[in-house]
Order: sequence, then structure tokens, then C-alpha cells
Amino acid sequence: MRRLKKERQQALKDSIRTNPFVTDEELSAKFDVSVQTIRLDRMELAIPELRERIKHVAVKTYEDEVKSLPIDEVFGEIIDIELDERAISIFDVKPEHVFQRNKIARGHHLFAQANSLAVAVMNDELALTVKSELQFLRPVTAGQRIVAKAQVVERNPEKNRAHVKVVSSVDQATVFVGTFEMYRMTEQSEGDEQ
Amino acid sequence: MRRLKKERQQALKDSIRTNPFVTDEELSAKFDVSVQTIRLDRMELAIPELRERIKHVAVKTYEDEVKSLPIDEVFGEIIDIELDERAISIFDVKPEHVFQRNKIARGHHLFAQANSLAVAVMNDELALTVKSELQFLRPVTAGQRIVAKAQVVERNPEKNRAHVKVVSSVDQATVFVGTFEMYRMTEQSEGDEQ
DNA sequence: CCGCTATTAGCACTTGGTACTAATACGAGT
DNA sequence: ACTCGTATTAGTACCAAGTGCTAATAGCGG
Repeated sequence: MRRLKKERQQALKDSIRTNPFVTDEELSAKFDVSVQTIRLDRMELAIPELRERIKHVAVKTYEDEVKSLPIDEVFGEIIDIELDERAISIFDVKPEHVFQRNKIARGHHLFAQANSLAVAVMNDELALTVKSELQFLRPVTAGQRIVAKAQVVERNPEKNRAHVKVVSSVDQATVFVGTFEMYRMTEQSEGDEQ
Repeated sequence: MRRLKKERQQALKDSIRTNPFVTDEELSAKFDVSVQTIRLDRMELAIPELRERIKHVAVKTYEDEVKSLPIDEVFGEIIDIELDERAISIFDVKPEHVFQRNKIARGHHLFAQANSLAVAVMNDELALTVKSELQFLRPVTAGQRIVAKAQVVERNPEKNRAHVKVVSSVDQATVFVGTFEMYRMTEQSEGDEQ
């Protein structure tokens, strides 16, 4: 009987992990044991009751929602900015930013950090990217911190254009270089493109 | 008293919206009315009980989690692919992809779709972007569907390089053009960059 | 003072449990 | 055959956070 118990407990764990919304009664029917046995199993496995499980899932989601808004908005935290001149942001590469296969950060995250910084450094907050040239020089992996430095290198107020150069590095080594031609949107015009 | 009731119910709605984890008892203390009054208010406002509220939040998160994994992995759904030749993906621009101010899609989403497609079209799944040139020709707004078409235009198997051209359009109008120089990673080499 | 709404109180019942005690089954060891 | 130990089952009291229902009370408007 000992083997049966362990197997059941393993299956129980799996069941609850894949569907945390299952009640003891449903589990008791599924495994054809009494509700009490399910309860004992949960005790031994330190699995909390249905309501607590649901609550944990809900709380997690709730916190995620609150967190995701501001972080997502900037893509990299801006730590220094002098409008129309230069700006610096940092971006910590996490497991969700990399390819599963080789753990190398996906290009669009580097681009997102650099492009967002280019948008931010423009004095007008309504700036759009028109053109861009990028070089991905070295792979970046999870756990590394990318420091992006943006510099406004050319201004052309008549045409509402400006050029921004962004250099991103990890531990002093340059990993990415991008130049961005930006269009400044004035209030009325619904101009070019981002 | 009628005014007081309406005000309380409005405040009650707000309270529960900002914190769905609050019990009737806590609310009764907060608004200095009986628990029964809170219950009546909830009935009139059709607000479900604590456990149901929590469950809804949890279920939502749960579904989101399941959904987010595959979608996030590709950035745009690939609808046609012929390896080493061409590929097509679609990406529906949603409110979360645009600038709040002018509702124009952020550049990195267009880049992400195009870059991911360039990676996908490469036969080796371990492809990294080395260089890239982009043009953002027209603004894209929330609700529009971007169709990206990638074409492998140059192959150089000796150097493990290839060029991919991606053209993205909305309703037949080109909104974005990008060229990507890709590096094919072989099993051993931990080569260039993405 | 009547009527009306709002509020409060109280009770039985529900779900999905916890905590605890007790009974029963069943095989292993001696 | 008897006993030990583990596993399982049953049953009871209790809890949180409610629903559903009935009834009492407060306060004011006319």
C-alpha cells in the first residue's frame, strides 16, 4: 500500500498544479479515496486548501498588474536625462527576455530599450522614429545589465527632425549601437511614424 | 438619506474595485454601517461576494498565463512559412502597444514582429540578428492589423550569414520596411549577436 | 399619525474547508 | 494467532464568509 500512497500523492500534486481550482471532494472522486485521505495527503504535502490556493493566484496576478504598467511603459529604467541632449537607462535582462535555446537576449528588447530612450530624450514627448540603423555586436544573456546611452547628435528644427545615437553596453563592453532619425510631432500635425 | 446611500454605494464600488480582497465586515467598519447594509448594497450593485471576486481575478490570471506564453514567444502569429525562403505573420495592434498620447504604435512592436519573423524564417532556429536598417513609413494605430512579409534575399552559407527583407503593411499600404543581416548559429559556435 | 425607504438584527443554511478523535483494514514480524 | 504500524475512513465540532429570508426599528415627508 505504501507505493500506492506515494503515487497518489504525486498525482495529487500534479492535479492541483495543473488545476488549482479543484476541491477535495472532486479529488476524492478522481482518486477513489475518501475526502479525509485527500486532506491527509494535502497536509503531508503542505498543499493549502482551495481558497488559499485561489487567493495566492489572485494576489500574484494583482501584484503583477500593478507592477507591469510603469515598467512596460518605459522599457528600461531611465536613470539620467537632459532633454534634447542625452539620456541613460538601464535594463536588466531576465529569463523571459532570452531565447530558450541559447539564453541570448532577443533583439527586440535591446531595440525597445534604445528606441524608448531615443523617444524620451526628445524634448517633445510626441516623438516618432522614422528611420533606424542597428548593429548587434555581442550577445547579451540573462542576468546581465544593459546600460544604454543616448546622445542627440543632429538637430533640424525646421524639418522637425533630429538624430539620436544610442550605445548600449554591458560591463563597459559595447553590445549594441543604433542611430535613430526622430520626427517631432507638433500639436496639430499627425505626421510620420513610430 | 437617499443621497447618503448613493454616495456610499459609489464609494463601495470604488473600494471593491481598488481592493477586491476586502470582506463585508471590513467594509461595514469602513463605512460605519451594518454588515447587512453592505450586503444589500452589493445586491443592488450586483457585486459578487469576496470569494467569487477572488476567483474571477484568479481565473483571469490563469487564462492569461496560459495564453501569454506562446503569443509572447513569437510576437505576431506566423500564418505562412517556407523555411529559408519567406514567411508571413500578422500582428493585431492593441491599446497596450500604442503611446497613450497619440495612439500610435510604439516602434519596438513593429520591430519585434519583423525581427522575430526574420529569426523564424531562417532554417536554423538559432539565428541572431547582426545588423538592421529600418524605416517607419506610416503610423500604425490601435485596432489595425499589421501583415509582415519576410523574404530571404541573400545567402552566404560559408560565413553563416543571410539577409532578410521584411515589409510590413496595413490594408495594402506599406508601414514599415526592415532589412536584417542574420547570423546562423551552429551547435558549437556561440557567435555573434541577436 | 401614516407610509415609505433605509437600516439593522437574527436565524437557518451553504461551501469548503480545519482540528481532532475514533474506528477499521491489512500486511509484516515474531 | 497476536500484536504493531501504517493507511484509510468516519464522524463530530467548529470556522469564515457568505446567501436567503423574515422581522423589527429609525427617520423623515406629507
